[in-house]
Amino acid sequence: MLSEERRRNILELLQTEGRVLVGGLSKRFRTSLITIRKDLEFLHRQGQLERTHGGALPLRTGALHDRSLQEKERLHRHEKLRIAAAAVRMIRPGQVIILDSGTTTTAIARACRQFRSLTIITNATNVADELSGTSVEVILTGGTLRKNSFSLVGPLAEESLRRLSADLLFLAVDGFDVRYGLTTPNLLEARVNRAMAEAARRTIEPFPDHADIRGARNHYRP
Amino acid sequence: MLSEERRRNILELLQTEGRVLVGGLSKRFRTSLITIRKDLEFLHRQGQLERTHGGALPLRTGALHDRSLQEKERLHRHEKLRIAAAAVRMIRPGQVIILDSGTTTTAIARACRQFRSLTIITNATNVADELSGTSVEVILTGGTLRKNSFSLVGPLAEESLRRLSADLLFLAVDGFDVRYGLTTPNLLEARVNRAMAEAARRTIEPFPDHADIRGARNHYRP
DNA sequence: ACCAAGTTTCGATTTATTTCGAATTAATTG
DNA sequence: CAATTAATTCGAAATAAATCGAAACTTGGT
Repeated sequence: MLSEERRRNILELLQTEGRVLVGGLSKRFRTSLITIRKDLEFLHRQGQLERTHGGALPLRTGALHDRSLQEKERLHRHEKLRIAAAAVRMIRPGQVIILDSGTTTTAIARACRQFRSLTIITNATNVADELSGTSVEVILTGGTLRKNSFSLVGPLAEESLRRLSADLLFLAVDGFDVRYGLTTPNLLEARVNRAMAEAARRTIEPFPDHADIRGARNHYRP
Repeated sequence: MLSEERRRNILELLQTEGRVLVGGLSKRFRTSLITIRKDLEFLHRQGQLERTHGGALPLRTGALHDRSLQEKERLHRHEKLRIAAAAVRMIRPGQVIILDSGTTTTAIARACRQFRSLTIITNATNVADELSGTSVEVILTGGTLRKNSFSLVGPLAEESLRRLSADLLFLAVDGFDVRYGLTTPNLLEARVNRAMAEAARRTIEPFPDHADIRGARNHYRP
């Protein structure tokens, strides 16, 4: 493994896991603690992470590194990766894909970075961020940014989807938060999802096994 | 095998494999390590890959980690903060503001986080990120995400702006990059800016002193 | 076909970088 | 303060890179 490669991987891990440990990295990359520490020191001097005793943390900037979201990212991580891999296999170069917002679709987006010719339409700003810098063409629907979320909803989002069309839609709603129940944001999100379904020739719902799909289906599924 | 041919192959391999090793390339192309190193050095000088010890990696993608952008952020930082403070003084609670994309408007957005009642319309995803988690209402225009940038452009962006109206527009174009000149993205961006100006009752152009406003005004200013 | 100028490739040597272990020093926790 | 854990330092070994002169190959002209 190249040292630069390892450093990039460390940064990526830091982004997805929220933190890294010297010991953990050492085991993962089959290298010594000293080498890992050198890497962390290097990345710290580059201003790419914050060094701590025993590991490192991401720079605390912006909502992208929000704690609760990172925890959600970790949840069922393996399953999401499995779904993402399956999703990628369904995609052909040159196609136009719609991704809704959520941690599962974020994983799908991450897996799509490799594509050379692909257009992704989404209402999730974090999905757009994941794909920035790749050769994937990203179209963001407009809309109102939901609080504590990265999704765009509202009339603007729905109307922009009416002007677009796509081959595939991945709709991976994680299920609803039972504590909050059926709130207005859910409704708005559901309307956007319906607009997405109308814009796509084919809809795929790769539900994680854990998702509470009953309530979702009964009320809002497009 | 021609050297140029080999170099193209190296780049292609790099894209598909994610990395290349000097030793591996040497075996694959039946040529010496020295020759491969020359190739990698050449391609590195062309800015086509990132050289590392023992091999090479693709250029670090992801606009978030883009070096040049971070440097741009730091550039004229003090002045931008001054502009941001001045901008905030012009804003009254409850108003609707439009911010275009750029480092100066990002600074303005950051300074707006304190507002309790404010709506900000923008075509810059990083501005949206800055304001997520605040009580500011954020409306993102739709559009195509520009490469190596955070701005949304294209018909979708323009149309969504036609459906909106605002009290103030802060248009803080940093000036054009003389190296690239008048490119299509500039044009698209200029069209969005014009749509913004039409949606706003009043336009404010807090140009940093260093901005090259002549070329901008002559060609594209709305 | 032939030659000469220029480029590409190469091997051997020197130089630099990376990685690591062991010992020392510093920090954290109870 | 003592025990534990992490960080730093130093030197050594392995690996990769740069240098340089020579050989092989292209190219363009006669």
